[in-house]
Amino acid sequence: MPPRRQQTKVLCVAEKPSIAKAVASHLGGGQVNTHNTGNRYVKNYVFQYNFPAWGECEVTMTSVLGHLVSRDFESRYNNWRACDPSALFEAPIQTYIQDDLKPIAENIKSQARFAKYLYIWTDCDREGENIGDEIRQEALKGNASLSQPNRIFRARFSNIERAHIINAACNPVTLDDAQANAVYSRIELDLRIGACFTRNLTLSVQPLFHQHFGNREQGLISYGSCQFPTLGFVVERYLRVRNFVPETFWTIKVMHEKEDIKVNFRWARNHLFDRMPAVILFERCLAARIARVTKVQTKPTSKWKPLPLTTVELQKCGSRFLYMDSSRVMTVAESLYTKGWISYPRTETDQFDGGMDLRALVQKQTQGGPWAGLAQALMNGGFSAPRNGRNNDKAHPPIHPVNFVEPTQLDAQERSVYEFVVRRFLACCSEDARGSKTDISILYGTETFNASGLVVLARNYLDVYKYDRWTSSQVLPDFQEGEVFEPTEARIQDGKTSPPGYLTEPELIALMDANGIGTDATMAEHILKIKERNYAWVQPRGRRPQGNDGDDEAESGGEAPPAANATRGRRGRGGARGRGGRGGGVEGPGRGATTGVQEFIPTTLGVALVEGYENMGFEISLTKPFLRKEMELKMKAICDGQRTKAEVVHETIEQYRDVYVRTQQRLNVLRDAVRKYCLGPIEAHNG
DNA sequence: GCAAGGTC
Repeated sequence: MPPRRQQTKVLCVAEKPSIAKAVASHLGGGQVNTHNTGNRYVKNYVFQYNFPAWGECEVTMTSVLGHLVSRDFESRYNNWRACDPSALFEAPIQTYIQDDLKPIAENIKSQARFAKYLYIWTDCDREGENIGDEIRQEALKGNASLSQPNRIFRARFSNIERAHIINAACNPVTLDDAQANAVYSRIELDLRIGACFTRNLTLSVQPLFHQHFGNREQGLISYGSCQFPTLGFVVERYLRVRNFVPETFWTIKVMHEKEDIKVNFRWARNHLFDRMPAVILFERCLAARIARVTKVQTKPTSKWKPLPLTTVELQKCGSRFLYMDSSRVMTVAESLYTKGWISYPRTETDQFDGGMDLRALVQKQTQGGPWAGLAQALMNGGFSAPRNGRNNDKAHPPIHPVNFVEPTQLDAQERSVYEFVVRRFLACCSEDARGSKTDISILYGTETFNASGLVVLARNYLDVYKYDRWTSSQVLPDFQEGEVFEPTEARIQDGKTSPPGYLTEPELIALMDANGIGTDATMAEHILKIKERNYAWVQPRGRRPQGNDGDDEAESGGEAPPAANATRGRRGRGGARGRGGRGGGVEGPGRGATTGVQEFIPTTLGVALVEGYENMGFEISLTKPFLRKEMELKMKAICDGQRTKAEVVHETIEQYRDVYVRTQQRLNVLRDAVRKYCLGPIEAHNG
């Protein structure tokens, strides 16, 4: 081979090693040299690639491990008592690179030295844009000439399919500074506000515990823009359960037996809370004696297959079906991901990209596992394109299996998460379940009553997705429109409304998701945090009211709940035991006094914090999700170029400074709440 | 001893 001219060098940097490896293997075409770096996870991949804009280049593909740069206050602010916490609103912030990440920064600097182009391959979301900016700054330290125009680009990609990656490689775009700045403002605000309120809360509330309990420990009492609203959801539901007052209602039950089948009709009014009108309507029914069939309608119905799997959905399903809490599910999913069995587990996307070869992924699942035959059936013509959800983060595809692994090679938890991911994916590629639904309405006196029946005709996706239930109900006897009959039984019945259950983890995740609290990657951490901080604890949800059946004593014995008398002195009836009926999930295998679902109970401290802040009467509550939502809107405004980072940071800090000042003025409200809930009656401490 | 966001 003739000696080459000095080749153009391109440095590519991804957000994580898995992307660097995947991109290198697609672009390098089997001719990739791998080199170690100073970090055990990060490798450099060297190969040739012919970029349309730059010609044949020598490419070094490497990565960071998420954010490279850390931020904290200067060390003179480390001592909590050396300054007022509010000084943190304006204290200088220093940036630095953590020791374990220094080799990664060094690698970028040295690799940038001889590069003509820097090509950034971070995830295509706001954080990715920001991480891209961190990478750019590091590369510039190693090679200032990269600051010339048209030297730094980023790739736009949302999955690591070969064709998609090659397309991205050939169509570089520029980094979006606005998005990067939105994240810089979030980082600064979270740090200043979180640190300031945490110190203030700890320094002003912790001493109460120490005075009261002597040396008994009460750790850090923290505030964060995500953890506090998370706690707020838990407390809100708890108080709703505790303050629940059952109401008596009346309903009319109608039953008719025909062809040896007993059909129960539901009252169209469902129930009334006043007895008199219910009785009057019931008497009209009796007076009429005869009921007339007003509608008989049989029509096809279907149960839709599930949407492609997002992180939030994985966490919810983990709680419901797999007996794992959200942080456990994520840990297991990450291990399956790093082993190469499933795709990246942190995604908001519930749409598969048109370019993905889904059939090839289904084919891999025909190799084994209890679902092999069902996967084969999809290959034999059963395949149906997945539904599209509404979310696309443009950074990652939905969670799906990327390779087949014998379930026996996995530990128990990995096996159940892997099985779930596979079954969910195969369900997405199956047909909806089909059935036939019959609705019957009757007019009895002045009242309408309804009955319906379902016949499942084709289970389709349900065969592989064992987590969903859809079963034929009792077959209805033949009724004709216009037919009249005298109901076999009609009676008026009273009942009581029942309280909602305590918040379950799937419900909590859904609330956080709907309110923009945390990201797919961090929701589980916030939930863990409110447990670690002793703001809330969990117990398995009982399926039946307590004391029933008594075959599962062990379930309630494990945990020592903190002082349970949090509602001392509150009005409302006792008896509000957690039983909600909602969010039920699948029956446990074979037995079951409890579902796998955990429910969240705030501790006395958790209730006190929420109530204390609520009682201060600010129009914007720190425990409600609005502030976080507002921050989200401001970040959007920065991304859209409508506002600057400096404006947003300044305005938000002033807003919180105001809250802080008023918190200080009304500190006794907070302390009183803590005394009331955590330290016994308020009278005991009146000095 | 603080937050939330990346990632391993």
